[in-house]
Amino acid sequence: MEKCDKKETIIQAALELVAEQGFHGAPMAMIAEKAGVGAGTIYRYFDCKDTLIKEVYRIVEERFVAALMEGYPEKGSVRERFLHMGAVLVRHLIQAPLELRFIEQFHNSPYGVIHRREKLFGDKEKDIIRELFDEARQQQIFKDLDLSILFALSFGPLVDVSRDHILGFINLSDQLIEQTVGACWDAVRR
Amino acid sequence: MEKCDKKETIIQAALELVAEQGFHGAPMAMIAEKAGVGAGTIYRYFDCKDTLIKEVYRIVEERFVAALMEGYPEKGSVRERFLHMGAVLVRHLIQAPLELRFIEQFHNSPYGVIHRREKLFGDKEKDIIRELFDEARQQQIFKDLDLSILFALSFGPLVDVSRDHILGFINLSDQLIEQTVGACWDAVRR
DNA sequence: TATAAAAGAATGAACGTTCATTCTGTAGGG
DNA sequence: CCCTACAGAATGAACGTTCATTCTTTTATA
Repeated sequence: MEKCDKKETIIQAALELVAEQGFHGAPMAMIAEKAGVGAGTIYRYFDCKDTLIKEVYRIVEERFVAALMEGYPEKGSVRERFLHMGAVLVRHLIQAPLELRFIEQFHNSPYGVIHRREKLFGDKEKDIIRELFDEARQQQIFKDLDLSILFALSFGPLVDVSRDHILGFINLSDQLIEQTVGACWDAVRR
Repeated sequence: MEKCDKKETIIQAALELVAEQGFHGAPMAMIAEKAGVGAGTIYRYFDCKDTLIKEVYRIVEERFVAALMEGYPEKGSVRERFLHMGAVLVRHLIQAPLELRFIEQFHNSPYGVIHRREKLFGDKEKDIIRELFDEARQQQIFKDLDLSILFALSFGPLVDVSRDHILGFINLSDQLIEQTVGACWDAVRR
C-alpha cells in the first residue's frame, strides 16, 4: 500500500467509526483495526488523535463545500440560486450519510466547542451563502430578519430531513426534496 | 440536607456539568464535587451513571412537555395553536438553556442512540403536536408533506434559533420570536 | 547490510465503581 | 440528664478497566 493510501485508509476508518458509533465507539485501536494497520502506525501519520479527527473534519468540510459549489448558478435569480443550493445540500447529505453523521458528532464533542471558538464563520461556502442572503434581503425578497435566523429557517429543516432520510424515517425522492426546499423558500421570502 | 434534596442536588449538578461541558467534562467525581457530596454517595441514590443520566433526561423531558402544554389553546384555530406552540417552545428553550444543551448532548451520545431505539415516538407532547399537524393537513391548511418533514420545517429552525440565542449569536426579543414562528408557519402552510 | 516502516505489547492516565471506614443522629439504660 | 450502643448515611482511597500514546521488536526496502 502506498504511503498516501494508508493515510487515506486511516482517515476513512476514523470517519466511518465516528459517524456510525460516535467518539465513544471509535478508540484508536479500533480505528487501526478497521484500517488494517497497527495502532502505532497511525502515529506515523498523525501526531495525536486530535490531529487525526480535525483532519477528518477538514476533509469532510472540504468535500461539503465543493459539493455545494458544484453547478452553482452564479448568474441566476435569487430564487434559482436558493433552490439550487438547498437541493444540492440535501442531495449531498443523503448521498454521503457518514459525513453528516460525522459532522454532527464532531460539533457535539469537545472538538466542536473548540472549533466554534476558533472559527466563528469565515468559510468560502458561508461567504457565498451570506452574499446570496444579503442580496435577497436588500432587494426585499427575504424577510427582514437576522442572517442567523434566515440560515436557521433555510438550512435547519434541510439538515433535519436529511438526517431523517438517513435514519430511515422518510424516503426523500427528488420531487420531495424540491418541495421541501420550496417550503424553506416560503419561510424566508416576504 | 434532606434525603430528597441531596438527590435533587446531584441531578442538578449532573445536568449543569453535562450541559456546559458535555459528557467528557462530567465524570462522576466532578458531579460529586459540584453537588458537594462524596463520590460514593451518588451510588446510594443511583445504581450507576447510566441510571443517573437517564433520570436527568426524564426530568428534563418532563419539564419540557409541561412547559409546552401550559396555556395550550385547545379550542383555538390551527394557526393559533401552531403559533402558540412555537412561541412557547422557543421561550422555554431560551429560558432553560441548560436543558436544551443537555438534551442535545444526550441525543448525540450512546444514551441517545439507545433511547431512540427504545422509544421511537410516543410522547404525550408529540401526540398533541401530531394531532394538530394531522388536522392541519386534512383541512388542506398545511402542505401535503410527510409529518417528519412538517416537523422539521416547524421545529428545526426554532431549536436552531434558540441555540443561537443561548450561545449569544443573536438576541431574541418576543417580537423576533413571533416573527420567526410566523416564518415557520409560512413554511408549512399551503 | 543499513535504514525506514509497521506492528502490537507495554505504559500510564483517567474513569466508573466498590467497600472498609468514619460520621451523625437516635434509642435505651442508668 | 448523660452516656453508651447502634444503624444507616456518607466518605474517599483503592481497584479494575479502558484508552491514547510510547517503546521495542519485527518486517520490508534500498
